[in-house]
Amino acid sequence: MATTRRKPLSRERILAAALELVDEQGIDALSMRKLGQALGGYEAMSLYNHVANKDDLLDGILDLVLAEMEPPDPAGGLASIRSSSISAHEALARHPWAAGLLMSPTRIRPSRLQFMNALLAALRGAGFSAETTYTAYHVLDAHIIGFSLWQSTHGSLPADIDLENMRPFLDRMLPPDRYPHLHEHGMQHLEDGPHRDVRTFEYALDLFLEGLERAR
Amino acid sequence: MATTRRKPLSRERILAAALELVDEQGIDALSMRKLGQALGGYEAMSLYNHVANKDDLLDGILDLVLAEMEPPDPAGGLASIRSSSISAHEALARHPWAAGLLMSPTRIRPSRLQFMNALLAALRGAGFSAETTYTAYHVLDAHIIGFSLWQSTHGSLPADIDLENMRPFLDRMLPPDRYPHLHEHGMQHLEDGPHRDVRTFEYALDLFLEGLERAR
DNA sequence: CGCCGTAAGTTTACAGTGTAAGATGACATA
DNA sequence: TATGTCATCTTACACTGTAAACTTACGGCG
Repeated sequence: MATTRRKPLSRERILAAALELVDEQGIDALSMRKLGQALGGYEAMSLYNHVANKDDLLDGILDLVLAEMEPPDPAGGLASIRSSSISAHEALARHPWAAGLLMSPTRIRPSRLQFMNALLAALRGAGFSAETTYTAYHVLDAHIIGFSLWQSTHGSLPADIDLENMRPFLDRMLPPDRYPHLHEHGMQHLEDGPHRDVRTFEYALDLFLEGLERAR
Repeated sequence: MATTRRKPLSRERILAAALELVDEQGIDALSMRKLGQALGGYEAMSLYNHVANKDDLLDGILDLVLAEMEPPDPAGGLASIRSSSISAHEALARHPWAAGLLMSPTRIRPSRLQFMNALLAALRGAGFSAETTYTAYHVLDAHIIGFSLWQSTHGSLPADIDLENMRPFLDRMLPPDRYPHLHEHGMQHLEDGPHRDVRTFEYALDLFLEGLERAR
């Protein structure tokens, strides 16, 4: 009876619930038992009918994030590379845990390879040599992921800190007498919030792309 | 008797052994019981006489890596920023697991804050505005960590792959018909090994620093 | 000498993890 | 009605970090 009332499990429902759980409570909060409960009181082992193991589960939700990234058009030139990089960064900003997963060596997803391949194709298509393409690819990749990672560590503050008592918190974490420049930097972050991060990401991205254009 | 034969525990000995274990077998292989055994057959709980908990242990070995980084001289200008960035990258390349640890939000080490502060000071000292310094700091940080992370995922291949059968492995992982550009990129990696990564890191770094210099 | 305090190391125990193996039940088809 | 299939649950195991209590060794003091 209870069994008929609740919606049956499926890979898609499981992945969606896992994504929601991880987005809300962080990657460490994801356990098979907890996920089963969140899906309507299922036992952990029931999930294994639709998912090979936890790694497969993680691959699954990572794929969902990767699907949010718009790959570059191989014939779209630097403009397409730019907008695609921004789209990738946005996806990682929406799901801060994903950047970390993306970097675990054992988790090489086909969708990621496809994105990489398209990016390389776009670089060659934009007229860069194999040599420059090689470097540019690494720079872009490092920038997107590195920046997203930085943002993700930054964004997750203790839960009891809101914008009100942010200032004293910052003063305590980064005492101005010990870290004067760092404290100033923290203040800059407070000034106009997340918008600034986006601008910073794009500023650095453009700095790159301009440098590349000169090298072409 | 057995107790008198083996060297007594100490925080330093524990951290050194943990660092060695993690460098050799990866961060996931580090457990209190295994570490105790590696130190000469101690029980896991014995470690707690010298280390607060596992987090403290992780902080400890991360500090050892951070200590390998040469912070920039606040009065050293761009040259010092450059060599310091390279030094940080080298430390992270020696201990590939550290980049991941560095990015966990709860692990903000004083030595890291000091490094950050010195880097910001050097940027201001080199004559950049508060605004440009803000951006440049993030770019450098993202580049160092992002690139190191990329390298760390890259470097750790299945254990049974040596340079001999690298080529067929690459052909299988990145089938040329599905990922033509990516396959070519992989081949470039094979050509002259780790040296190339270093050159790529520094090339991108210089691209940045030149861009910054123009913006000054 | 005996006593005592302190500290290091050990033992035991507990809650939590992923997941293998087997039992149970509902349903569709023969 | 009988059989087979498949989703779900139960139980169990090895492993994790670590709290609490216990044992042991040692150094100083009467």
